[in-house]
Amino acid sequence: MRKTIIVFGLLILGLLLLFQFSKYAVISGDLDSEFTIAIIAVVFFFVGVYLNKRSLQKRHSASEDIDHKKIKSLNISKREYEVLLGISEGLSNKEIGEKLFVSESTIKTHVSNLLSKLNAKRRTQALQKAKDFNII
Amino acid sequence: MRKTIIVFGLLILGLLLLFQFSKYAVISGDLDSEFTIAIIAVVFFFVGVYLNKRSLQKRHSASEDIDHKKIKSLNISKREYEVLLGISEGLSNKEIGEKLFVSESTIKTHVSNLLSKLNAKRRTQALQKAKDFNII
DNA sequence: AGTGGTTTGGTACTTTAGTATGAACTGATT
DNA sequence: AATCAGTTCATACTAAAGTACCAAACCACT
Repeated sequence: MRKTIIVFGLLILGLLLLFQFSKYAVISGDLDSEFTIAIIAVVFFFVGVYLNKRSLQKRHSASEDIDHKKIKSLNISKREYEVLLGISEGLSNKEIGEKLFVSESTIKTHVSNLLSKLNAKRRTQALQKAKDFNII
Repeated sequence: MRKTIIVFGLLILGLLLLFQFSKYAVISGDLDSEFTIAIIAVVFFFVGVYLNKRSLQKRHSASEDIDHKKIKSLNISKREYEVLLGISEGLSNKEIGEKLFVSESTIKTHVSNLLSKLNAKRRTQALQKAKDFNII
């Protein structure tokens, strides 16, 4: 946030300076008007590109980031979420158990709880719903 | 493609006209230079935004579009691909069969072939690999 | 110290997924 | 006409997934 303000401040300052400079240059005849206009055009072109990229980046990350609030509202615990990630990696219950250093039985319990919390009948359906909810 | 060329042609034409107009306006004194510069700045700002949005859209769709060549190179048939989509929707073999009006046995055959073609051990792993390959 | 939520793990069971194999039919290609 | 790839389906089997239920241990909170 602070960074954004600083960047914008410098940007506005630079543009004001550019305006004043170009006005002076045209009036005093040091530069011809076409050249000045070209500089202005190029500068604003890149300003447009930059600002647009910024806003798109924000929108992009917002649509891809994990919705932690949704996870909480679904009452999915930390461990259950780790199991969900294991499922999304295509692991079997046994493999998830080995990864998390617990037994397959434990994973089965977590999976069963996950399915009921996500209102899914299968792990593949859980994946599909989890994607819809932006929690993976 | 034709659309793009027309748009760019009109854009360049418009900019050239703007240049000529602004030069005339400044020389003849009908407009002051600040106003002209402001117009140029605004126009190029939006040109920058527009072009950037275009290029990002292309890049975006390229990363999300389905890689049909990859599907072919993996020797995945039309029917097998339909089954893969069923899996990605979280359907069971039986449900996929009902959707495609064939028996569960047929779906099992397709799934088994899919798994070997994708070098996966489970349907969830097939999903993960299919995403990596950008084929779903 | 007791409560509630989480994590762990077990047994016993049902359901679904996946493999292996064989076979018949279709449509396009040569 | 013969071949090949794709689709269909079946049987019989093994493996994995999922359910239901129970129980112990843990941690944070009041």
